[in-house]
Amino acid sequence: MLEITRIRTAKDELVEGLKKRGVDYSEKLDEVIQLDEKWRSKKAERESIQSESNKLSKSIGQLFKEGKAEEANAAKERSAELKTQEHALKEEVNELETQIQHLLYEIPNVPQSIVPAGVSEDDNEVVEEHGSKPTFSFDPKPHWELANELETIDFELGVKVTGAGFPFFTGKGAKLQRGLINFFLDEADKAGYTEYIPPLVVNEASGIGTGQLPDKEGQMYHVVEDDLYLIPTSEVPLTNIYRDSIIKDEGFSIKMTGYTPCFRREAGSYGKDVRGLNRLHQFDKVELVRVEHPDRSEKALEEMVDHVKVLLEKLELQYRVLRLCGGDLGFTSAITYDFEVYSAAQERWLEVSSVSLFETFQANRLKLRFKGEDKKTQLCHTLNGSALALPRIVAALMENHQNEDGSITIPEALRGHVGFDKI
RNA sequence: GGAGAAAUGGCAGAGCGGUUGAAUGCACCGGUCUUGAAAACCGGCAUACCGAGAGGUAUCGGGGGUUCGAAUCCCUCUUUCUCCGCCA
Repeated sequence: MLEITRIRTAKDELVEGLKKRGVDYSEKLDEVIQLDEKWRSKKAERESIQSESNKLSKSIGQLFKEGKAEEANAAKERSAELKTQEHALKEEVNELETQIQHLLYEIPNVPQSIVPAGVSEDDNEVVEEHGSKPTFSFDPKPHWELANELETIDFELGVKVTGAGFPFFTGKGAKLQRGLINFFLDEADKAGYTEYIPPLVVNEASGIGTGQLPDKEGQMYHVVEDDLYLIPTSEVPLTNIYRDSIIKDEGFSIKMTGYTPCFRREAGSYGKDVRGLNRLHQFDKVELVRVEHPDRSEKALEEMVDHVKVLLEKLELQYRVLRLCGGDLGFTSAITYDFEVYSAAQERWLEVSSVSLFETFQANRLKLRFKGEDKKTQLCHTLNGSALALPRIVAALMENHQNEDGSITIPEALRGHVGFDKI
């Protein structure tokens, strides 16, 4: 959610920035400004009536004490009048607040200046490509075939027990999952992130805090009976730890990590995009979440990008880094770097990580602030990034490290964690 | 799931219809004293919003109500604790 003071003071700049998303928000922002003006004047009006009413009440108390019942009763009548007025104004003010709130929920974050304009993924900017695509002396098989032959992942069993998009991992396939999770968590630990095991379901307030709600509830599984949501990423519970809080220390830097399964409804997906492990309703992910001082958030973003690069290099995977264009940028993000690994058999790039800086956009909704030297409270910056999402990593590992005899070689760095060097 | 009790500032804890945004203690910050520290004493110390400012308004778990006036009374929701039941 954009800060209203920012909209008031720098509207043109925001409109310009938002154009990179391919949408003109000037009318919406104007509407916000107009409603906000009205809101402030109504609020002032209401408060002056409240003020008068408060004073009157005090004097009534005084009059009764002094035994001046008649005067007191006259004041009571006046007080009742004020009350009627105050009630009407209260409703107007509340109505305006709701309207403003709804409008603000519809306005996405403003892309940073280096974010390219664009409307689709074709406009994303490749900022780095690492390694060369693997070559084979034989026809590499897609991971779903390998998984079937090696009995590491059972998609059909998942369909039977739950439905499409909920595979079983078995034997060495399951151990590989466990090893990867440990590997990622250990790397995060070494980089100074505190590990959390958060709840896998969250309440509505948390969904709003990180921007999944309102309007994007289609992405999440909703437990209607208890009004709770299955998390689509551990970003939600981790970031919401700091909802409604004020950090006292000026030099803070909060670094959290957590492994969780993630649940996504992903309505409307089809075809090769959802084949095998490419897109699941339930998948495992290790996430990094940071809360930073605005002056240090850029550096934090760089650190996170570097962290992900190292992971992919240790896994001996070819990857590229994309700076997402305005149109492809998430609603809450100011800048996002996507990491894609090359899948040798599918001959396509698969997204395995997304590292984003939200600036104050989430913090504003979360009411996540810090108190600086000057005693002023101001909004923190939040960041997060996957490090990493498992399924596509597994797909790439299987496809890119497959051997002619149908086996798969486990990268050196992972062997200690999975306990074997081949599948 | 059943029965009770409770929710007040960073913490502890008063207040139970009228100058109470809230006593008191601890913690914290500033000062006096001291060679320095401790102690003692003095002062300060919640959050949000509106306002150029003076100042105003709101907030005693959340929401609603009664009343001229609510931290105090009523309703409701949430949470916590105790007891009983069930259970990994």
